[in-house]
Amino acid sequence: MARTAGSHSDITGPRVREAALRLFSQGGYAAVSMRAIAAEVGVQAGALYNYTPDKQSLLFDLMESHMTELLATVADDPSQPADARLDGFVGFHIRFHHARPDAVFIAYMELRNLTEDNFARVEALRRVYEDGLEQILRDGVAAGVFKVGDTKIATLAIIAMLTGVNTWFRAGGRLSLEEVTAQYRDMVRRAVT
Amino acid sequence: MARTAGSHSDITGPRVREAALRLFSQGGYAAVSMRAIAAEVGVQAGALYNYTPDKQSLLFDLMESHMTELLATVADDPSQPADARLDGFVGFHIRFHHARPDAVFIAYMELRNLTEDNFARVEALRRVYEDGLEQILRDGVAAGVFKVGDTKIATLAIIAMLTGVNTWFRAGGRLSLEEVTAQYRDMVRRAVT
DNA sequence: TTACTTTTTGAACGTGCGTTCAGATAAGGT
DNA sequence: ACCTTATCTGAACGCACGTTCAAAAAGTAA
Repeated sequence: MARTAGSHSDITGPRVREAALRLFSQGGYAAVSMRAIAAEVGVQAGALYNYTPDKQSLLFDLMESHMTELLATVADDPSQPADARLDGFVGFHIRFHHARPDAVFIAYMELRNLTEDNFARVEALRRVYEDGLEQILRDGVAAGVFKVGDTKIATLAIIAMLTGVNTWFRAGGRLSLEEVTAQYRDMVRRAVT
Repeated sequence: MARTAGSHSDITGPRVREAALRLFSQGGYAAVSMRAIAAEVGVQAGALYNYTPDKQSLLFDLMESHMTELLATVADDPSQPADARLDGFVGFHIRFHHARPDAVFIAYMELRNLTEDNFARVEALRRVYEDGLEQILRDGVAAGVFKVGDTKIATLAIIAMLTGVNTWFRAGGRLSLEEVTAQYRDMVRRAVT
């Protein structure tokens, strides 16, 4: 079967998601109307309902696929030394988040606009990501390479610090992303060593 | 003159601000109606307009007074050694922000709901706060106590890290605020030393 | 009690919201 | 050329929004 008749679905569908991503990130979920998303796509509001059951699902899908992609992309090799793994994590986090500013912004700002169930699912994915970093810290502590009071606190502190890059870094500024990443690697390493 | 007749203004006024603070922080500026704020105060929506010209001003006033109070409270003694000043900053930031979770949340999440002018004014106040920390770092570098690639980056990294505490710390949990603060002091110190 | 002011009510205004759906349109498949 | 199905339009639904304002109520001063 696959593709049948009269179908722009595989063109419009992604465009709806892209428009929603951009507009939610710019104006906030509550302030963006379905009509505004439709206008961005070049379609009437009713047509959106071929692609999402409702506005809430649109938001949740954007968040969930962001988190899923994050987890699918992060790579960690536990056989490597912990300090190298930590360096890798810092570089990955900054690079991955820098490439998706809208999705990152939404994932942090629109949590409260999720229903209870949807919130729990996104939070669970976030926790998995955090656990990945915490494991690196734990292994480093066990190996005597790191010295950390509480690995959970250190995990949250590092992630907050790294994600903050997105709020101010702009390509073409005073420093390149590589330079910025190098300094963060340095600060993170020293903070836990 | 001062107080004259028929006045609950000095009772209702603060209550409007408190209700707006709590509701904006819980539901987001765009999602909270003037009627919801009025209901929280126990008054009809029209009465709010005795206390604010419009909803936007209500948001801006909350943010501006939060930032103003922040700047009025932060204390730094440049005659002290830089490492002690940095410790002081960390403790102050965590304590001050922990005491005002709603205002902090709004100040970070609702920036995009400010008009252009109001945004610029809040941003200017934030920059003053950042500059305070950066000066400590600069002085420490000049004194040879700190070693930092770029003091502006370190400033933003530290503030992001510290503000992150508000997103997860709850009194009565596994660790006390003092224990958490101690670890952050440690990590911050090591990150710049 | 009367006179005066401040504060609040309650209704109204125009507008835009999320969502639904019958009918029109356009794109294969045969 | 015809049929079938996917897609989209355009109007409608009930509801809630921010804000305004005349009239009512409540408080103080004399």
